[in-house]
Formats: sequence, structure tokens, C-alpha cells
Amino acid sequence: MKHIITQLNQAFDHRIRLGIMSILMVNDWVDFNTLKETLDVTDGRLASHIKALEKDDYLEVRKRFVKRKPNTSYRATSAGRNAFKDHLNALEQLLNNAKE
Amino acid sequence: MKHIITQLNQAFDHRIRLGIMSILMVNDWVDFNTLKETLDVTDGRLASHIKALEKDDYLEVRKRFVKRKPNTSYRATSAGRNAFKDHLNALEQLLNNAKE
DNA sequence: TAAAGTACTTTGAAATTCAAAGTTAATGTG
DNA sequence: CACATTAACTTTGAATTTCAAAGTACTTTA
Repeated sequence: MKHIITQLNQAFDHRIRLGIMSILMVNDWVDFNTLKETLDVTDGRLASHIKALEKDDYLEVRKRFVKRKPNTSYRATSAGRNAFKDHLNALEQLLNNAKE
Repeated sequence: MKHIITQLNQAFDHRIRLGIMSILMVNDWVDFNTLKETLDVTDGRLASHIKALEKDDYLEVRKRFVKRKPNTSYRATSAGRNAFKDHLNALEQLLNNAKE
């Protein structure tokens, strides 16, 4: 019988990507700076983790100008939401097992 | 306000270490081969992840002979249990947030 | 014209993880 | 006794991931 860890998704292995996704599960269109401040990461680092999630088509991007400033926002795609839900279910099982 | 990911413990970032700990939370003294088979990893890889947890004093080791064969078992220390519980609580919050 | 803000990209280094092979000590087999 | 085998590692070197720091493009504000 295989252990639950085999059902965890590598795309969400990193805490920052976990954080990005957990924010995007409950908020539609969150912008770069909000993510940056909420997760307390440098912009370069955030950008690279976002890029990784984008590459898997787990999130989509919207670029526009707000108050004459560039503003980039992100939201989870349905593929992203589904993949993340699966990941959370695996985590939940692991959690429940660990608590008896 | 800081995001919950800042409360995740880096020692448990890796899925294999997460698996080891989740097994040791509910089983006292689990041996090397059981861990190896349950988590489906090579012995070298398992040994190195165990070593990392040992270094943090999150688990302790017992070596003896069973049926004339060497048998090494592990269990979580109370420090390990506490640290893992904190980690699980952070994960749980993240999980609940992501599910609304 | 110069400075500042946004959202990156690039670079190179540090850290982590990995497979594969080698090791040690004890036991089992011929 | 010689040799193979098993358990549990350790070592090595390479691949992968992650990081900080610096650089960039575009636009707005002073």
C-alpha cells in the first residue's frame, strides 16, 4: 500500500508556491505587489515561482494600468484549482493520519 | 499580517521527511525497511533524510538484532513531535483558508 | 531631464537532492 | 573456511532547485 506522500503534487512542494496558490484559491485576481507583501518575498523570487506555476498552466495573468501605473494580477486556472484541491486532499489525509 | 507559510518548518519541507514524520507520529519504533517500503524510496535516500531529521533531534535511533539480523528502528522525539504538530497546525490553517 | 515605480529577466552561486556505487559488520551456505 | 548475502548505511559527483543581486523596459512624476 502506497503512502499518501506519493499523491502530493511537486508543483506545490515549495512553500512560496503553496502560499501563492492558497491565496489564489480564495481571491480572484490578486496583484503582484499584494502577493509580494503577503508572502514577504523579493520580487525576483516571487516572479520565478509565479513563472513556474504559469508554465504548468496553474495560473493566468492579466496586465493593465491602474492609476497610470502598470498592474499585473494573477488568478488560478481551473486546472490549477483542481490540481491544488487534489494536493490539499492528500495533505488533509496525511494530517488526519498523523493526528491518529 | 504575515502569511501562514512563514510558520511552516523547513525541516519538514520535503515530502519524504513529511512522510517519515507522519508515520512516526502514530507508530512507536518503526524500522528502516518498513519506512523504506512504505515510502517507496531507495535506502541511500531514506538514510540521508533520516539523518537530516536526526541532526535536528527530531528522531532517535535504536539498533539491535532481530532474528540474528541487524535491525534499526526510529521514533520521533518529543521535540520532533512538537515541531511536527506546529507544522501540521500551520498546514491545517492553510488548508482551511484555501477551502474558505 | 532626471528620478522613481512596477514587474520582471538574467546571472552566477549556494543549497538541496539524487542515483549509483562502495562500505561495514554480521549471518547463512557449501 | 571461503564466499555470498543482508541491513543499513556513507560517499561521491552530478543534476536540480533555489537564491540574492543586479540589470532591464516601460511609464509616470518632479
